[in-house]
Amino acid sequence: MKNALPVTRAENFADWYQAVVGEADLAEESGVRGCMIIRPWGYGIWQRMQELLDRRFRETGHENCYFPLFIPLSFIAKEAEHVEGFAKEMAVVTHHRLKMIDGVLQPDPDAKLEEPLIVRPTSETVIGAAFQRWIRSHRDLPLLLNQWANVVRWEMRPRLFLRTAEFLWQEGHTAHATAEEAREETLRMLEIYRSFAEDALAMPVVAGEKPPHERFPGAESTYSIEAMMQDGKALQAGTAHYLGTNFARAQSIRYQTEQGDLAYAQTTSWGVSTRLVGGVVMTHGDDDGLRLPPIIAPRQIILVPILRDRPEDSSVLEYCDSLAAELGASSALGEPIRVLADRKPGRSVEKRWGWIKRGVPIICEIGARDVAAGSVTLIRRDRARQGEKIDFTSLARGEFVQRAPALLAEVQSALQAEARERLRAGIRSDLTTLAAVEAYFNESDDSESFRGWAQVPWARPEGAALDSVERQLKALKLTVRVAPLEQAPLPGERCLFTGAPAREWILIGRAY
RNA sequence: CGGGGUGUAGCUCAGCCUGGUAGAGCGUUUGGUUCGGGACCAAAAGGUCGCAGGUUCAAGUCCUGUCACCCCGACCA
Repeated sequence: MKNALPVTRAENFADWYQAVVGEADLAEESGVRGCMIIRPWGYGIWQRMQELLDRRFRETGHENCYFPLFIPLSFIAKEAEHVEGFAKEMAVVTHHRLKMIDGVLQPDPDAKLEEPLIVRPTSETVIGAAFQRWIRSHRDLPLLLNQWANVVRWEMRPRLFLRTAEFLWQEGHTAHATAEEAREETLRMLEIYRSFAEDALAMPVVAGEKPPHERFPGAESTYSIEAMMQDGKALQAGTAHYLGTNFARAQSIRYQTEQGDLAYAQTTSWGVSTRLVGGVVMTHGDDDGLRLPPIIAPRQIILVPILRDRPEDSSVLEYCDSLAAELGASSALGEPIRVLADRKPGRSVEKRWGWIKRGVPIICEIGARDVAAGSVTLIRRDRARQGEKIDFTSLARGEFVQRAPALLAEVQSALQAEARERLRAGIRSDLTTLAAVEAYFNESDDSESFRGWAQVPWARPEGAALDSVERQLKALKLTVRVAPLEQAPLPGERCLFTGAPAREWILIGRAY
């Protein structure tokens, strides 16, 4: 079978991932370590995510704003755990001018900054400084902000979308009067991420809380949504942190209560990033490239005219244009259909494979025969092949226009169902001993074979006991993903690691 | 940041060990034949061999440094 990609998922999942990112025109290397060029198709997907999330943030009372890229070093230094967590991966600006010295353009020694600036790895500290000025009274609370921005973390091992030195994200920052309110906010945003991932990205996730050693630096509680990729590895797809008063204390974010006392504000932060694009690739991609859920596809339907340098070409193009206009006037999944007649020069077969690789949900080929018969020939990307051959369907034009919204909805739910089944089947709850866990994750040396997650009983060890668990997990290249919010019954189980009475179920697995 | 690998035409790569005229396939352009399920023939264009030094009569090839990417660790959205 000839696939559209040079490598299959089964052969080498990592190479396959890179092939999809490249062949689907999502992104490419920039020549700057860890920094990627996001191409229009990849950026279009991110913009769809932005539109949909932004709407949900505003519906829940948040306002957008923008804070600076540079943060004075002294700001970062305020929260001890925060510094420790991020110190190793920060880009630092030390000069404000270049100078030609001995024929080499370099930072001007006379232009050294009094105080170095760091490029934000996240904005808790700058936003906190503003909160300190803006929050005086209980009447100023809650303060619900979000910003869409780029951040920089000097990662050691970058991978396009999954771990880049610079990435795009949104970071929500809120301040509240009470811990209860702040915790509610944290879980509210986590639920927005969970439902967004599941409904819009068709990427089902498990929402839960991270164990202490996996917390965001400076957080009281860290929650995340975890998605299962097609190789069984976990991808942390979004996080929400309850910060307690840790940042408020470090930055003096205080307000006067109704009773007139001074109290520290309770803060939260939460974010998702362009990593989600990588998650969509690894959730839905197949050996012919990307498959996009219609809700986030920049184009949901592509019309490829089949032109033959003959007089009837013009009628084919007219047919495509009028069909595109007709489709664009109707709605699917609650929004106008995004359709494009691909009029660019080039061979139609090449165009078709290009759109298959880019993952467009419905690809139509319109030739003279369709024009004559008043029909449309289409490929549903979620099931593009029947056996080795492309699965073409022919519909009367009117029927196609009428059914297009339902078809798009079907593609969305088919991708979701497929991913949901993989997540369900990929979680083992029958590995009840450490030996069984070891056997499962170490079986054979074939690192490419699928290994999902294990759900195991957990006693919430701390201190030395937790350190010991970490070592055991690390030896198996495992990490604790989350303790799911939705817990199965736990009748008298003992912690898989410590043997102490279990307090909850956790998921462990390999991760990106 | 440690260990290993790679960097040569738009793309995928050969050539490097053993220094001596810059190569192939795909793509592109042109002409022709085909042509509704990844066509064929012919011709042409296309490269400061990642970058900077060094050794040499001569460097893609050997040496040193550096940048980027890939794999394995440590780190992480």
